[in-house]
Amino acid sequence: MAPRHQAPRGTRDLLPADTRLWRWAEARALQVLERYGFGELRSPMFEEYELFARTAGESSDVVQKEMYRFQDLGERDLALRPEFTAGVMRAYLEHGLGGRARVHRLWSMGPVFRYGRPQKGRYRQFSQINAELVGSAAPGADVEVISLFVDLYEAWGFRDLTVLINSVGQPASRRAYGERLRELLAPFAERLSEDSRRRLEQNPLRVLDTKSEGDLAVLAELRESGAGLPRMIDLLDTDDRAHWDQVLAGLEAAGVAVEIDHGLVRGLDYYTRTAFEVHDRSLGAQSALGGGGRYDGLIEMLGGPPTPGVGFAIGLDRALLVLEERGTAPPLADTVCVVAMDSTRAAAQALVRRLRREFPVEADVEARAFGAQMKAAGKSGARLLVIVGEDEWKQGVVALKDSRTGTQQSVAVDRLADTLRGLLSGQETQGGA
RNA sequence: GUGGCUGUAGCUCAGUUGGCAGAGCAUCGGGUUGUGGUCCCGAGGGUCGCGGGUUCGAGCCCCGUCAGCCACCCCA
Repeated sequence: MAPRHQAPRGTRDLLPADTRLWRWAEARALQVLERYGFGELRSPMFEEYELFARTAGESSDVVQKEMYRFQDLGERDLALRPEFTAGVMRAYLEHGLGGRARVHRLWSMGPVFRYGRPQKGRYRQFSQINAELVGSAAPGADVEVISLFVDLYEAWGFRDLTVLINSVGQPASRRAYGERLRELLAPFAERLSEDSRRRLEQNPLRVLDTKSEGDLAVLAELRESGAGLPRMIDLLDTDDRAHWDQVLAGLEAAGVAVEIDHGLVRGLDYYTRTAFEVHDRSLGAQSALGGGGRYDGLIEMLGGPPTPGVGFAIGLDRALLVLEERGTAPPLADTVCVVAMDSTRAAAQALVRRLRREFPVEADVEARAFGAQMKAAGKSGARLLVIVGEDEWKQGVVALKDSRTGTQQSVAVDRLADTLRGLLSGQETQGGA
């Protein structure tokens, strides 16, 4: 066939077989978000390029090589959103939400875009669920958000997820920590991998995240040595340290299990204090399912009043990849298939339309032979078959057959809806709950 | 952005040293024009990802390109 066009690199189509699971997952997530009192904020899929460049940090990978940047016909410098937070905060300021209430709980869902080399679980257009709790610096806000984060995964059937958590402090203490690392690692530069030598220059904290055996050996050696290898939380100021302790205590009180990861670093510049992530091994190299943290300086960076915030992003594509591998599938509603004959086709059409006010009904549209319709009904998996036979129709009845048992009964046409209702009751709630 | 592997029917995949493009599943038709899923018979469906080169001859060899995948970078 060789189609003339194919979906652009890193994008994909979700067919009905896929979207069924997506809609289920989205519906479940929405319920959890509502229970936590979050309201939906929809912001544009593109914003001024400058908004993302400023908030993410000029040196971040997102800005340097992953942004879909373009000029529109009015020569505006724009970019498709690579994440939600910047746009949500822009909207927060633009509409003066800070003046209407002190704390806002906002969620968003939709596509985000990053230009990178695609592979499984990594797409150039992908979907995120984003949540932000804006206006509170209290440790309880962090606990609330992390708790929501975990509950969303649990609503999808994830169990025993390990949330990795760390504190990245304030930008100033982070810089100081970076300097310290740089000093300590400088003597070992020869032995570090090329990547880590580059990280040492650009973002020393990332060296701690290395996957190279050699690098890990160097780090272990350093840790054993007299100088030791300081941890980020050792360099936190008093307030940050107190916040960290209270977040951990709060999570324990709430029954949210976390694992401290001193090497955890988040990619964007605006993070402060709490940072957290969740991974799933089955995804291979693209194991990050979601992550978030606190960003107390962000709103000021955008020209607003000092406003603390904490939030996260969940990658839907990756989460659903895991669910698919596990064979998670929302139940299909039982359907009714109406089978007609040449002489009853017109009557059946009206019947089908009437039944569809209430039930999922399949019916042949190709005026196929009775036998072919029965065959199709069998393959479709319809639970109930309504057979509109010529003789029965004249008597005002149809044959109702249960495809599971093969048993068949005669039902008066004006009693059909009631009968179906009795047999199919409770179906509607199955898909969504 | 770096390195590597792979593209054959809707899907999963065979295809010999270069010699007429195949199977299973799926689809459609018939056996069965008033009772399906099983079974039997049959049919349709391919510019072998795309473009170029080598050759009497290319699915197979060479170059390019597009796409997917794997590992990095980074992240969701």
